Amino acid sequence: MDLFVSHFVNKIDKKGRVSLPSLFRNVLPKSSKNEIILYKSLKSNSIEGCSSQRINEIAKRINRLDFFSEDQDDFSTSIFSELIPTNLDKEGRFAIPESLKDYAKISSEVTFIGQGFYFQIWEPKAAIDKQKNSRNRLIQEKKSLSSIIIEKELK
Amino acid sequence: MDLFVSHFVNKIDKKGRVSLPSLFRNVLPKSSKNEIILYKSLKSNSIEGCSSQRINEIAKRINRLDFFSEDQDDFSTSIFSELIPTNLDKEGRFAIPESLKDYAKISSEVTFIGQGFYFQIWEPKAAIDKQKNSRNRLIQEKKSLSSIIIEKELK
DNA sequence: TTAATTCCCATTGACGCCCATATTTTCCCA
DNA sequence: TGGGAAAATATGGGCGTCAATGGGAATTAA
Repeated sequence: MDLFVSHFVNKIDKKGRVSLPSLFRNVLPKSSKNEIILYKSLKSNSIEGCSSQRINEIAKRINRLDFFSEDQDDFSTSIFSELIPTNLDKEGRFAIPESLKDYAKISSEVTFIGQGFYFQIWEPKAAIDKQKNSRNRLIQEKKSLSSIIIEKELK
Repeated sequence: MDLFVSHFVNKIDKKGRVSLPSLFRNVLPKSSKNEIILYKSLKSNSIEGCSSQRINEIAKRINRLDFFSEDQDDFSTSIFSELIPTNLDKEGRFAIPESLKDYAKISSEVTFIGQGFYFQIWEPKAAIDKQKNSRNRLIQEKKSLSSIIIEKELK
């Protein structure tokens, strides 16, 4: 599996370290196995993370936007300036920066949530709510969404 | 046969392992012969499973949704965070995670039910009911369903 | 020097690997 | 075609390895 999937609850130790779940470590490209990029989610009070490779890909897409537009400028400022490159230690742990902890109201434990091409870090109770709500919504709307899942099988 | 078909009842041993039926193992792609993805069914109190390949295909389609939308976020949470990648041992067995066992009210035995592109895992008694009900419904509604089947093939 | 960061080693529990057995299925041959 | 040997499957259980976590010592930064 080469996507960030599943979810895990891990502890933050006295030194402020957390293990990135083993499954998530395996998703990182071999070239940058011990670097992740963290940033505040634009969608919720959570932290998002991904490989530096993914950031490079996004950068390319942004670069295609009109070079002289202010939109492009705002866009790249808001994205790039907020990224926090972070290293894993030999055991696969990292320290969550204080500013991000505050943003996500994290104290002693975190829940890692796989989102496919990236992952999120939540305060555990908030994570449970988020998952419940998302699942309920999916069950409600599954008919309209099922085309996304089934499409290819009909071919 | 490269689809999950037929049904089987297998035991869970003291360590919590079950054999994936041999016929189902043969459906898995050679590239990921000993990995299956498990998740709670959205339709019933059962577990569903499929190959990681199938998940990758779905992931690509989800990724096409609007990048910053909360829809996309909820959708990928409900799908990706609920997936549980699981490895088969050399004998073709795997452990059913506790959370999924609880969800499907499974204790010492399970019934595997082929569903074509995926399969389901049921508590054996519930599986019998499910099969009965499904069959009765199909007989009732076969006319309306046959039109669905024929229609799609014409596309 | 103090604080923060990284390395290294230790512990514990879970999981994968290996080997064993029994029952079933497949296949071959007389 | 019936019987029996060989291969496959489901199941049991011992044991080593790895992931998550803790904490001391070394290293770097400010």
